[in-house]
Amino acid sequence: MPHTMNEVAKLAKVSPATVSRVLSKSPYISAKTVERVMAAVEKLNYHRNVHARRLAIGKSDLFGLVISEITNPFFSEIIRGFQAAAWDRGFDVLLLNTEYDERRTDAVVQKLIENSVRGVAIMTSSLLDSVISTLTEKGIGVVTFNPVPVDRLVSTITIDYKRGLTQAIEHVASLGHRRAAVIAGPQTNRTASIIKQALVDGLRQRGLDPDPVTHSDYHVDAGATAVQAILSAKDAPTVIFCGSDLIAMGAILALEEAGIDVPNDVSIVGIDDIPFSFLVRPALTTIRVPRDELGETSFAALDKLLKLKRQRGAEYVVDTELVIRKSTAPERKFALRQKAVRPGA
Amino acid sequence: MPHTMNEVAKLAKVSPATVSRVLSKSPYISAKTVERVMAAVEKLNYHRNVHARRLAIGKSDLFGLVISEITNPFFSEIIRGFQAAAWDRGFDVLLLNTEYDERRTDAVVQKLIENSVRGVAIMTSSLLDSVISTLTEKGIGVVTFNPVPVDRLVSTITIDYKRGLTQAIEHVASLGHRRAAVIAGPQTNRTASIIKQALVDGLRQRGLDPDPVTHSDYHVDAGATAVQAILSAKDAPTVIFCGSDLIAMGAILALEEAGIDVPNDVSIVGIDDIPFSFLVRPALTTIRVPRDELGETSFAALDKLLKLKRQRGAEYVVDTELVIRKSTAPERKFALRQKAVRPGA
DNA sequence: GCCATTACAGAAAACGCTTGCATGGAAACC
DNA sequence: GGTTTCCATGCAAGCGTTTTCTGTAATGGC
Repeated sequence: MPHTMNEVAKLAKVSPATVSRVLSKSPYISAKTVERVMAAVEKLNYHRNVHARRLAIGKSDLFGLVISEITNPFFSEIIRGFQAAAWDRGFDVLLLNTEYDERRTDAVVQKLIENSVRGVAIMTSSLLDSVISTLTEKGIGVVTFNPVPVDRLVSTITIDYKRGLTQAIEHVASLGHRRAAVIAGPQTNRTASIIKQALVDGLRQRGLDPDPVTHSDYHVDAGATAVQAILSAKDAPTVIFCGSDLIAMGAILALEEAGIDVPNDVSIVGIDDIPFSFLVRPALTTIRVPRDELGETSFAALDKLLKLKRQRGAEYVVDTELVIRKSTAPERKFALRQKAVRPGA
Repeated sequence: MPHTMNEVAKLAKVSPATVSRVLSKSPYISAKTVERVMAAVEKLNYHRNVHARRLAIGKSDLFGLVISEITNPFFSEIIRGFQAAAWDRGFDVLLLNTEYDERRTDAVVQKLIENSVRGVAIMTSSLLDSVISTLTEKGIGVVTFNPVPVDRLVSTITIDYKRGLTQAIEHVASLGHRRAAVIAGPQTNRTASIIKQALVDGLRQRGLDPDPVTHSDYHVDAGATAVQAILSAKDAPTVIFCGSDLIAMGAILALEEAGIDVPNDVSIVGIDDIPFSFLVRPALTTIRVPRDELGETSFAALDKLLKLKRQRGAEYVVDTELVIRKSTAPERKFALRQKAVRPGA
């Protein structure tokens, strides 16, 4: 149904080869020809068929972006940054989300290869390291959060939580807190483990007692559940570090529910600084990770990786920083008097 | 670099045609052959090249999804629903977001055509109606929010705000409110106008006075600005209807800033029921639009549209409903005493 | 005025896959 | 046993581009 290059060629009275050259702006074509061809293109409202194009070219103008959850605001800005960077350079992005579904991850890898993407940014830890080599073997560049060794065609981009974490610990320490609970992300998640460890070490080092240390999914209700567990033990901590803002929001919700005042009874600190963290009440004190930058850097990393002759990857680092809002306050002076927590609530 | 069907064929000692048949599960192939071919595929870790495939097939297994803003939570669930529906049926989705950028909208249409998508769901009003015919002319199915006439290859899916709006108006009326401000979405936005009109009419009909009626972008800070404008007039309304939850959140923020209590001084009602609307304080009373369903229905609509012989579109409707939370309360009994609003604040 | 460039355009061979047509053999019918 | 039917596979012609190679006309240096 759509027109083909041949028709354009016929209409412009040139060969298809010429049309192709005009359209790809190759040199050595006379102004007249360009004009004739363009007129024909306009007239027929012709658009090149990318499939044929990609087949002929041998590679696609596609980059993959793998995330785990489209509805998590953490990813949206990554997507935006990545997409913007890609579009700027004339590339398209194939967005793949696993939704934490095992079966999907296979499909995702398959799609990446089938589409002969040039490179892929894996922004989730829910993909095994083994897929990385599967991809690089096919000549596909990879940039990932995972702490894998930098290699041919693989770059890493690590979020340096150290700084933000240190600032946060310092912040709560200076508020007089002595004991801090931590609700890390899922146990299976690499990033979550790293953060947890850094947190525990950092707290100890600063003379705070990390207790209890638990895990939770990256969801609001999971955060709420985790807090309920913490509260059911007697002697609640005075501050809770949460592995993500979503968890923190769940925590605040559960605390509110239990009649516990945030931040006066218990302080909360989150991680990510998603756009909504300043909208909840109390506004969240959290560790900002620059997600737009993350997306852009990821793409830039891929771009560079593929341009290099030896294609040896590099290690990129983005920094984090504490942003103090209203969910942290000085350690409470009195024992916590909370509403009875009904087991079924 | 990657292997081709020919190599697989050679290894399995069959013709490429047979390999193709095995891979596309066409009937009439012996179990033995299937086995041999699959073994070869495994061994070479072979993946079909979609570009060649799409070229040969003549159509792609792609559906387009056009949105305006990836970071707006309103869209994330639409994306998820659409993508899930598409994947289930073995299709891929090409996600295009305009970011409200004029130049991008052209590129978007171009990409849709180039990729020979089978159908596209246009989930933004920022694309002109004219592009619809551009698309259908190429045989691409379209489903859109825009109130265009149903036609060959075009279905509409309209969000019926009526019900939710009526419930909301009834709700605030029963709380004793007499005058309601409305902050609608952008003036250029079709959906926004429709909602605004419905709101104004509905309020009048119920004996409420819609005043003032203003516009705002779909962003938190735009909502805040709009509220400041409303406040600067004397005699503030007792309830504000906002064109989206994001606007409502901005409104709450600005009100809080001005020392005005929500909901006791001023009630707020939003639209959308985005996932965060129950996290802000006070939790938002809002009109839920079922976004997951919207995504799924959009895809289903496209699928059906393309299967039909006559390809005549249909009109789908999804319903809305009020969800009452904490941002609405009875009309205030006393004059509003607000902190001075500094012009520059 | 001739040869070497250079600027431009066409012919045709890929690119990797699908599929209609053809074919050969096995099974089934009478 | 011969004819018909059905299953399984191969051949080869596309699908719509790009690109190499070749050819021709114009340009310029001598």
